[in-house]
Amino acid sequence: MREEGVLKPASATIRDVARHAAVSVASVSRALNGHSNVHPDTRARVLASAKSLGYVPHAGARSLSLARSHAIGVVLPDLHGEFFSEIVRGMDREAGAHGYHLLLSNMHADAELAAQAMRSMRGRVDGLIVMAPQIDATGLDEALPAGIPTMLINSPDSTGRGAMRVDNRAGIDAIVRHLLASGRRALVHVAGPAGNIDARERREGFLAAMARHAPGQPSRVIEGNFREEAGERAVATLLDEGEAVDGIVAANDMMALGALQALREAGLDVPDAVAVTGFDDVPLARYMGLTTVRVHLADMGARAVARLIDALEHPSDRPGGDTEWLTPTLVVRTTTTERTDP
Amino acid sequence: MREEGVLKPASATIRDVARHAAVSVASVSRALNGHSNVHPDTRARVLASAKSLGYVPHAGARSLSLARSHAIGVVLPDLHGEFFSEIVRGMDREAGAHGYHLLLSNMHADAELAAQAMRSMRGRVDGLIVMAPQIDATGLDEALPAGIPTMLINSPDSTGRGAMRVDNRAGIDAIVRHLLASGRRALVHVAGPAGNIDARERREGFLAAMARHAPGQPSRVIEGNFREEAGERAVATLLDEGEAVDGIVAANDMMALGALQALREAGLDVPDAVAVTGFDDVPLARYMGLTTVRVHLADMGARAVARLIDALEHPSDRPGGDTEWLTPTLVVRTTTTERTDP
DNA sequence: CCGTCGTCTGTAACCGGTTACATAGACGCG
DNA sequence: CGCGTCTATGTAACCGGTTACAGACGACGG
Repeated sequence: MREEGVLKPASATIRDVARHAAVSVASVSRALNGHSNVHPDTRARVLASAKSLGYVPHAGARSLSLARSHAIGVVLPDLHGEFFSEIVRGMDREAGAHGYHLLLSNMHADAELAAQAMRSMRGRVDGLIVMAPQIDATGLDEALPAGIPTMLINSPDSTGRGAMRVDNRAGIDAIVRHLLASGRRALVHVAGPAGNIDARERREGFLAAMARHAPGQPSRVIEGNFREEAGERAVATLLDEGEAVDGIVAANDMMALGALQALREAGLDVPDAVAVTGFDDVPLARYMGLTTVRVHLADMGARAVARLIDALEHPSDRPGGDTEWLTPTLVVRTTTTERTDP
Repeated sequence: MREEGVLKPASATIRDVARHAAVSVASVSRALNGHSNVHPDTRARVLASAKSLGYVPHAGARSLSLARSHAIGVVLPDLHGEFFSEIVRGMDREAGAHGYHLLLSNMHADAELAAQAMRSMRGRVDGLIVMAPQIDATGLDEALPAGIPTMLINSPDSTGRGAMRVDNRAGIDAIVRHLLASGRRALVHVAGPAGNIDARERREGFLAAMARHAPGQPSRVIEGNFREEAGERAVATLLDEGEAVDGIVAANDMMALGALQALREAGLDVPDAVAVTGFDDVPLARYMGLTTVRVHLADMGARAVARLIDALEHPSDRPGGDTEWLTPTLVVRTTTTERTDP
């Protein structure tokens, strides 16, 4: 039983406005949406009524009848700090500029949960941006809902979808060349988690770069998981084994920072004794003087949104199913070269 | 392995399922939503049809008829890096755990745009989380849509809304006491932007703490804007004037880091010559050894979501219009005390 | 054998917008 | 004066779900 002491501030509907302005709902709709075939007097009356009733259109109803929600679903893995914020911020900026909203849904490595998350977005988003580096190609294909425009970021290829990819091999190649050029020879790669596509490409890129630019040199890989502690553990392992190392190529910045800290705590000078490099160029890297390659995460997110919106608003164009590669740029800082005063 | 016979691009609706299973839409709806009054045979037939058609319920339509969207609108100012990601992550975690989505909308300092953003969420979210530290109380009251449950974060009070607030005065008080206890006397506060409620409270907190704990000491305030450069500029100003200073109390971490860098470039030792403190404890602060107060941003976001969802699902309870204060905790690092090996 | 009850199902009216189509006037013209 | 055109408006059918209500049917008790 509804016992409302005061009058309930239930939002006005378009029919309330129509009644108040003594016109039909069609005229209200036309007036509010700026259609041309509305008499100026009618439009004025409608606008006045809408304002006086505090009418705000019901976006849900609107998108149901238009089959257009002006929202973009974003499905990301459980990302850490800066990585997450940079990407989302780039997306948000671009989406906002085009009048779109972002509907977020995190997903935990599991492909089944990812599929679940994507399904639950049917009917509330116009398109999807999916980042699933840890899911294999067939798993991804099964999880992706059909019939909704989708952009993939750093995920396995899926036929017919647009994609944004970081050129991991080129990035690692630049790192390796830089280290070799500065005289380092005994390089070790601290890899990312198995099953992650970026981690895999960086590992392969490392081995390929070594084979190409320093044939004959041994190239070692230590397993990691993209987390800071993995970098520390990798250094501990190397020290335990007493192996000669003068360069550590981490698969991402956080592991590089872990390694950096462990090296310094062990009394080894960076970069004199050992050089350290990362990957991604999170903001933290600049503060810590970490040499790395810059990915421009925000731009990648923004670009993904821009392409998706373009595909949404010009469906006539080709399906946009191509992959755009972003080439990361080398950023040399003090973990590989002496500080030179600016 | 499934054969792709006829490729049906348009998604199936509940009526398609009903036709396929030779039942009414009502039965399909009941079967899929687990109502009890459905014959087991019917339910099985419906589920089979739904699966074979690849049916996924249309969330938009569903929320229209249920007047429930299971989405929470999030309106944030244009936040920087870690601050943004920490809060959003906390919210996302909590929302996901309760089966809610987050609908993001950035807003640029302008109150009018904020109002716009909130209005555009009518009908697609069940509740709103708003963080508007830069809008004054009356502006906020006008912008907030009526009739939708709202939680405020670090915003001016608005009657009848729940709120989460950081106890800025307590945080600054702890900082000031810590500095005074370590023998510093000539403290300077680098303030945040005018109009920002957190900035204002921290400034007032600084003056109050100085008056209380070090009466007679001069207490100076330099204007800033929460950005790194403002910290650098503040130091430049102090050096120009040749004023004696042994402690800089920045209104947030980024300005503290800017000041830290400027001091070191000027050849002044931190903490020996000058101590530096921040506010927020962004992850970066730990790496830079910055003494600060920790706000637990993620927890604040999560708590805001939890309270909002609670209010949504138990509307019978009291309107939840009270303010929850989070007391930040002092984190002492090397910018105020000598490094002692851990 | 009939009335009652409980279980299962279908019809149709919502939710709050948009818009195709029909229609009513106003106007111009032969 | 009759007819075609054009403009402004209203009616009602959507969009894709949920659910109140009513009806069909079988079981059960009297």
